[in-house]
Amino acid sequence: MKKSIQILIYEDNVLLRESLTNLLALTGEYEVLASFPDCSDVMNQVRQLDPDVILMDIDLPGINGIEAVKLIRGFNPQVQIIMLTVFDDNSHVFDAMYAGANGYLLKKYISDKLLHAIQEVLQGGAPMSPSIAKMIISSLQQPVVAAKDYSLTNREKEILQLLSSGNSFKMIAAELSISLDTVRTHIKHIYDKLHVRSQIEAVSKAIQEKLVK
Amino acid sequence: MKKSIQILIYEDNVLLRESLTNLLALTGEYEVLASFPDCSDVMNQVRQLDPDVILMDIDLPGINGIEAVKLIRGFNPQVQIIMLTVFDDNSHVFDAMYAGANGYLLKKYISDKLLHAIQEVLQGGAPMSPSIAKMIISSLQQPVVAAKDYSLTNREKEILQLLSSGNSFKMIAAELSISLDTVRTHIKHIYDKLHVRSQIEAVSKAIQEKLVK
DNA sequence: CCTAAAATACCCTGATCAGGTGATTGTTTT
DNA sequence: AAAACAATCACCTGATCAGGGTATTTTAGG
Repeated sequence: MKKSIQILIYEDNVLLRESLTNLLALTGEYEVLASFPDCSDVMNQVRQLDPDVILMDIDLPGINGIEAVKLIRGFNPQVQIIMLTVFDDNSHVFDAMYAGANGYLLKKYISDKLLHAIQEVLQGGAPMSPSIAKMIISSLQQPVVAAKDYSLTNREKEILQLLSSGNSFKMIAAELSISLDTVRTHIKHIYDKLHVRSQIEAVSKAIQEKLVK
Repeated sequence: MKKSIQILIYEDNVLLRESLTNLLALTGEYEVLASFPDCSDVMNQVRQLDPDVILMDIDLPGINGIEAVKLIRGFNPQVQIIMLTVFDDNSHVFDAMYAGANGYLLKKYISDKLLHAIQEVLQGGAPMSPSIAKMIISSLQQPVVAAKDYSLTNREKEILQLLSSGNSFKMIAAELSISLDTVRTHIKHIYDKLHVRSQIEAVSKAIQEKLVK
C-alpha cells in the first residue's frame, strides 16, 4: 500500500474545516495530519508534522495566511501550499504569491477543484481559479502599455541603453567607435528630450519608464 | 435555439487542425468558422469572420502566433484568444502573454481541457496548463528570491535609493541634512561593497539586482 | 566598560560630466 | 532646391564626481 499524502489545514471556519477533513479522508489517498483555526504556532506545527501539502485560509485571525506562508517559507521551501480565499481581488492574491504559495483556490470552487488542485501541486503545477489566473495575466500585460514616446533617434536610444548599463561616456565612445565629443552631443540631445540634467536622472528615468531593457 | 460560439483556428498541423474542428463540431455548441495553416492574412480574416474565440498555435510558419496576437490586439481587444503550444519553456509563454492572449494550453492537454478552457475564457477567466501557471507564479516570486547581500548599512541603502532616483550628491546631502562630504564617504563605501567605480554602474547594478525599489 | 561598526566631517588631486556655441556631412521631407 | 533632421566632431568653462587619506562622535555588542 502506497503512503498517503499528508495534509495540514489552517481554516478558522469550523464547518469548512471539518468538511475539508471529511472530503479528504473519504478519498483514502489523503491523510489530514491535523487542522487548526489559527497560525499562532504554525512554525512548530509544520516542523513537527512535516506535511506534503498545506491548505491555508488567507483570512485568519491573528497571524493571517500570507504572513504564515512567509514564516513557513523561511525554513521550508518544498512543502506545497494552496491558499483558500473568498477574495478574488487584487492585493491579497499578489501578496500571497510573493510570499511563496503554490496554488490559489477560491472557496466557491473548493468542492469541484480541491482534489484536482492537490494533485497538480504535487506534480509541480500551480493550480488556480480562472479569475485569479486572469488577474495575474492582466498584471503581466500592463508593461505593454508603457514606453512613452520621447522621439529619441535610434542612435540616441542605443547610447541611452549603453549609459543605463553602466558605461561611461568614454566607454560608449570606444564601443561605438565614435569620438567622445559626439557621445556628449548625443547625450545633450537625450537630456533635452527627457527633460533631465544629469546622467543619473536620465538612467533613472530610462529604467523607470522602460525606455531600456 | 441559442447562437453557437463561433471559433477560428490557426494551426499548421493538418491532423491537429482537423481533430480540433471535429471535436468542436461534435459538441453542437461550437461552430468552427474557418481554420488556417498560417497567419498571412490574419487581420482580414479576423475582421471579416469576427469570431468569439480564436485558437492560435504559437509555432506557425511565416508570421508566428505571438506576432499574430499582437496584430489582432491592434484592432480587436475583445476576441478571446487561447494559445496552443508544445513549449512549456520560458520566453514564448511570456511573449504571448505580453502580446495579449487570454489563455494558454499545452497541446498534450488539449483533448482533456480544450472545451473547458473555451468555457473559461468566455466567462472572463484565464485558463492555462498547470506548468504554465507555475512559470507565471515563479516569475512573480522572483522579486522575493532576489536581493543579494552586499552588507550595505541602512544609511548606505538609503543613499543608494536616493541616488537611483536621480538625486545628485548635493541633493542627497540636502535631503538627509548631512554634509556633502559625508554623502561622498557613504558613496565610497557603497562603491567598494558593490565593486563598482561610478554612480552609473552603481545605479545600474542597484536597479538590475533589485537593491532598490 | 571597551571595542567594533556606523555615521559624520574635512582636504586634496585628477577625472569626468554639463552646458553653451559652432561646424560638416549626408539623408529625408516638403 | 530648400528645409529639416540625423550623426558626426571640436573647444571652452564651470560643476560634479572618484579616489586617496584622516579624524571625531555615536551606537551596538560582548
